[in-house]
Amino acid sequence: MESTDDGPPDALRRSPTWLMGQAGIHAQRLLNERMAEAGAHRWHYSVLSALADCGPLSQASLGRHCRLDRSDIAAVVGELEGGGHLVREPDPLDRRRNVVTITAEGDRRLRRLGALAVEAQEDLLAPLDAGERARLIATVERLVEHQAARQGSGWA
Amino acid sequence: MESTDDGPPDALRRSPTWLMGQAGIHAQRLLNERMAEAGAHRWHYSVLSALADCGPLSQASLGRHCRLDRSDIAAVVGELEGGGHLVREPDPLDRRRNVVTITAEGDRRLRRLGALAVEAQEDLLAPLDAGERARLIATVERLVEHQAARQGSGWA
DNA sequence: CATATCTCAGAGAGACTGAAATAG
DNA sequence: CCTATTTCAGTCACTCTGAGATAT
Repeated sequence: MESTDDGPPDALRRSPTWLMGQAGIHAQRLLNERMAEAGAHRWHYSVLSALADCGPLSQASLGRHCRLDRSDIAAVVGELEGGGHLVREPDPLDRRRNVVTITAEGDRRLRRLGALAVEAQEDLLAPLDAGERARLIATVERLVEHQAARQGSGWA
Repeated sequence: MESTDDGPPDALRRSPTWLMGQAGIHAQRLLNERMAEAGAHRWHYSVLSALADCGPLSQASLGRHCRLDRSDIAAVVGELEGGGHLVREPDPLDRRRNVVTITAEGDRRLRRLGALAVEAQEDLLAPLDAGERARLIATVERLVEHQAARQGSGWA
């Protein structure tokens, strides 16, 4: 082992874009690891969350809510449908669309995944006290909203 | 266009892991977009930063500093060598290793990429004032350090 | 013999594109 | 005619693994 030297150089440790990128990688890894304990993926959690919060949605709208590609939404919805966590039926008002609706079993699934997400969040935020967590989340939420608005156009 | 409904559901907007993941995606995208203006990639910026901060390093050590895989380091170092931004020579003290050293041209390159990184960081942090930026960076730095320590073992 | 480094080929996961079918 | 939705096949960029050669 030749490594007592590790650790990122100051230029990176002080670079907000690099730091946020690293933090994002860890966040997604921790979330996926927890979801995997239930045989799921963070995508499934996103889709079920959106359905529970917003009620029945088309797949295209689901993709916009979760910031997932139409193509990947089709796959995730197919898997959740196979597990009985949602139903997918043609929209009588606009027959191009599928109306996707969460089921009672999907609600149970969401509660399970939500509990795992809380564990992931505990791992991620472990070094912070309650006030620091609240400030961090509020700040990052503003960053994400700002970027989402800046993209706005240019999305699938 | 059927979308005035967009925007992430509350369960995701309040999920720290989801938020940090999204912020990380934006951070990496913004950084890569800026680097692309100079025909570079964030990897090149990381490697040159590590060399400038730490002095000559082996490729393995470079990988640990930048959190890049040995395999990708080989490619990036090869590209930077091709551009004359660094030299790669066998280490006389341990002939398994390549000693990688930044050149004067590499220093100029790093200054150029550093300026672009500042622009990316300005885009990312645009909604925040100076105090918020400092608090965010200090907090995220603690998260990243904590995760790096937790991984510690288990790294390439 | 066990471990570390470098290199390359390729696998794997993830995000996205293009085109067709269907419908407004 | 043009745009939106769903679906599928396939591409692309990124990360990581495995194996071999070399050296400690």
